[in-house]
Amino acid sequence: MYRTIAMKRILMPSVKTKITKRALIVSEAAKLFKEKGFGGASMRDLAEKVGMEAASIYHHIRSKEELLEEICFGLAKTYETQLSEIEQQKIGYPEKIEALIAFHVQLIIEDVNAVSVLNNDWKYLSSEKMIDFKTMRKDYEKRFAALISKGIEAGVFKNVNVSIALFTILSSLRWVELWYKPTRGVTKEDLAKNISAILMNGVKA
Amino acid sequence: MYRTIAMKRILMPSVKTKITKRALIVSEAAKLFKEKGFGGASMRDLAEKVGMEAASIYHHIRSKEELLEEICFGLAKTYETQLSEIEQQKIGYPEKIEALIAFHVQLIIEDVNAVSVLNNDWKYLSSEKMIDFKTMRKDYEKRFAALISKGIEAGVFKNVNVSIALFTILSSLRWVELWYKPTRGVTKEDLAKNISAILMNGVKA
DNA sequence: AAAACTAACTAACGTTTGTTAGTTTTATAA
DNA sequence: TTATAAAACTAACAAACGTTAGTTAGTTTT
Repeated sequence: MYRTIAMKRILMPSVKTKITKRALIVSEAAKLFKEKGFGGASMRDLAEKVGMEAASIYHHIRSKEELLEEICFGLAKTYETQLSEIEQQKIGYPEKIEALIAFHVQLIIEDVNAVSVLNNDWKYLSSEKMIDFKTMRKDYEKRFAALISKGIEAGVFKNVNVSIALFTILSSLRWVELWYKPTRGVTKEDLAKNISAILMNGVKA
Repeated sequence: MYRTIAMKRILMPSVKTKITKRALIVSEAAKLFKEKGFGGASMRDLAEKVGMEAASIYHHIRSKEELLEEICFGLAKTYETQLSEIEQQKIGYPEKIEALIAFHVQLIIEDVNAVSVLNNDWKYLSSEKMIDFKTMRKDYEKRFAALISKGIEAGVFKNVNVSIALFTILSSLRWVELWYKPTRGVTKEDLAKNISAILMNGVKA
């Protein structure tokens, strides 16, 4: 007991350093993958960004693909967690959709690199991991769609085609990633509000 | 004079063959780029698809990038032409937007490979060509935005944020490419109509 | 003080990449 | 049938790729 704690205290610094370095590598990898795509980003590029040789990176990670997996599945987990929470909240369906829209926008602004990788580079996952990824995504979409369906049944949404509505909403959100620049002078709250307004009420006068 | 015509007639068949083969290469390249991305698709992959050796492809094209350019700029031209026509039509602004939506949907269904390459692989263009591409795209977006702005001024659209409305519409359309499958049992007309309905009137009851 | 561990390095591996050069086959015209 | 041009081939290139091996210096544990 006593010994365990003591060991932890002593080991802390080196362990902490390792974790930090690894996190730096993952973070820079996300930035690089976003810029050049998974295939276009080389380990030597990445090495330069983190200030070491390409081979040295393998002291911290197992493979290039492990980086991709960590980015994709880490973020997927975040999406799932937040969806679960919103599902449980006792608010109306329009408010649930609006909350999801706000969450998506916030996530993009907070971690645009990871979101970009999740959106664009998941197809470079190994076929095993890709199956897992697609399963998670399909699950997410189904639960999102269910919120729309229930809203229609409850009479708070028009009788739209659920699939098309779902993909219209998700698509609109996906591309905040490409479009958003802090310099544009739009806060994330404004952005979420405007997107919600268009999707909820349309553009027609 | 006489000689020129004679030569043309004689050369025709072989020229035609060349054009056809080249078109096949470009078409298969689009399919391959969509599947694996520009970086992930090798010339040897492409060669196999068109039934020849990789080196032989260079009898028909100058470089791999030339394929990318042909796909991107060819389609960009199509978009521009159609936008020009719709701009000139004497219909209301909502109808113009709806016409553009229908056009985007149709183009995706007709030539999903090229649209996918245009959407995802333009960033692998050489920096020179990329500038041209971005200029064309910006021009397209500006003219699309102008239709929304004028609609607002005319009082047929709500006073929405034009940029956000524009990117919401374009985003929704971009992802038809990823989503649409003929097997889903939705005609392109239905699809365009449903998307238009949501963007024009929203989902809220 | 010895042993073990950490984190970096250099060098090199075997592949794959886009592309070029030179040669052979195929198709067409005279 | 023969000359010619087109379209394919084989072989090879240099560069870049992800990754492994072996080593070194510095730190921590025994």
